[in-house]
Amino acid sequence: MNKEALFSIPLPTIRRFPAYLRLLKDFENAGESWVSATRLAEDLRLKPIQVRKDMSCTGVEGKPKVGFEVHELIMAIEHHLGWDNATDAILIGAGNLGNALVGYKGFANYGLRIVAILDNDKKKIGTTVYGVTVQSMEHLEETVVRLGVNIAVLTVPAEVAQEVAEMVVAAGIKGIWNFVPKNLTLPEDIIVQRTDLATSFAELSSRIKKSIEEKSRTKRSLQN
Amino acid sequence: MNKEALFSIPLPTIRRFPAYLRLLKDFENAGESWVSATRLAEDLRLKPIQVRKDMSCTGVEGKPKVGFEVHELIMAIEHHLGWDNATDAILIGAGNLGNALVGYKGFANYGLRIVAILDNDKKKIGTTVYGVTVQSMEHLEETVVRLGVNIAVLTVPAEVAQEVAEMVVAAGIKGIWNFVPKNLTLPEDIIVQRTDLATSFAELSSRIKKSIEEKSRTKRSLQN
DNA sequence: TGATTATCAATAAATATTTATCGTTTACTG
DNA sequence: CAGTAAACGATAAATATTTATTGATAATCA
Repeated sequence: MNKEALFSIPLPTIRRFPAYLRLLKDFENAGESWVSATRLAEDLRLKPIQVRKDMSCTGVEGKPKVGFEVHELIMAIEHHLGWDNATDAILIGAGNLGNALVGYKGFANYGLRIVAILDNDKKKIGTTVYGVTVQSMEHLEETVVRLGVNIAVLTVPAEVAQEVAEMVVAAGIKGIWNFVPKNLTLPEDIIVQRTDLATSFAELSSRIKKSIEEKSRTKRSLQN
Repeated sequence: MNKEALFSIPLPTIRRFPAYLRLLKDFENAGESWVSATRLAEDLRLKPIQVRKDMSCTGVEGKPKVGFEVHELIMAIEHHLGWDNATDAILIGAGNLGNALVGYKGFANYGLRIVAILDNDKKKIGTTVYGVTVQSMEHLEETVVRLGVNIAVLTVPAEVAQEVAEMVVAAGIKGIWNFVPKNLTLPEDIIVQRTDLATSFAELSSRIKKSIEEKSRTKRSLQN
């Protein structure tokens, strides 16, 4: 049995993987072949111990005094994320956000490729978004089967999200990256990943609010 | 002293606030004035106990048998996030993602308003994005001061992110919502919130990978 | 009006995650 | 070629977060 299945990597660690990956690739491009956890931690504003813990999840072993081999880490992290083979996906909903996502070059780094765009707006069907032609939703199932796609990116209006989600599942999709701020009710075995801008903005807002409150508290206590 | 400053709300709770808020507003629009934690949990696929814990952080008290008053919860959550007053922000970088964000209607729900767009691409300067005119970066400081803005949304290319970040800080910005996949090194008192699509996609990827592995494991054990 | 039930609040237990400690290893320096 | 310092790995402690338990309360219904 291979070691990777023996324990499951903590979610926070997985969420930090992309940041590590990007930084490691920067190092690789700069010609550095070894990097220490200390160095990674510095650049990412994390603690060295945490980076070491995270790296240990990849199975890569470091060397005292010099750290880890950059390329080895890159390979290991990409492997753990399944980013070593390109993943094809379809995108449903050629609106604002949908178009921006298709044009987002960063996806290439994660091995994600949008191979088809679907929409039910007749004005959009037939137009081209960054080289990909928008198709009618009627072609959904046929497209999924023909391209052998497992993942759908959902960027439709909230009102139709549930309905569209059920359609893509019926067409054979196994994983949905849901950008619509709406919870989907789908069969257990369908993997739904929700990305919500509001989550991140809530964090920012609360930090700003706290900082303002602290400032006014300090001011007040100075006045006493 | 008011109760809210006595303890700090856990980050995971804050990150769940927007989802609660959206759902609560749905209930409000549907004319429901009371909702139970059980009900919220069901819709969001959380456990009732967790919802109750989260709600207790807002300071709102529930009533046995009926739950919480919808409007009261909405007000409390919005207050805790500072979403009860509209927050103005400028956006730097009128690229793909930048434009999509400006057009994203959802921001209105969080009280976020993009009041100015800046870019240094001469082709973009003077054009209008969803009613907001793109200005030259030369107007940065003047704009920040004139509009009294504290927050900047950063959607510039990675190569210039650090440089631009330093510029906006120099112009007086206190909080940065960074969509660029690059860590910024800025003074301690500047609040930087990074939003990274890759983080979410990493989560999805790893879940899909795990599910595939489980399936193949099951298959194998069935063959034995 | 009293029994029943859904729900809340408070407290405690369990789990997950981060951080610290300590001993060991390896490159580098004089 | 020994001493030193940087960094690793394993283990343990601390902290944060989630989940369970228990008792109390208020609406509902017989």
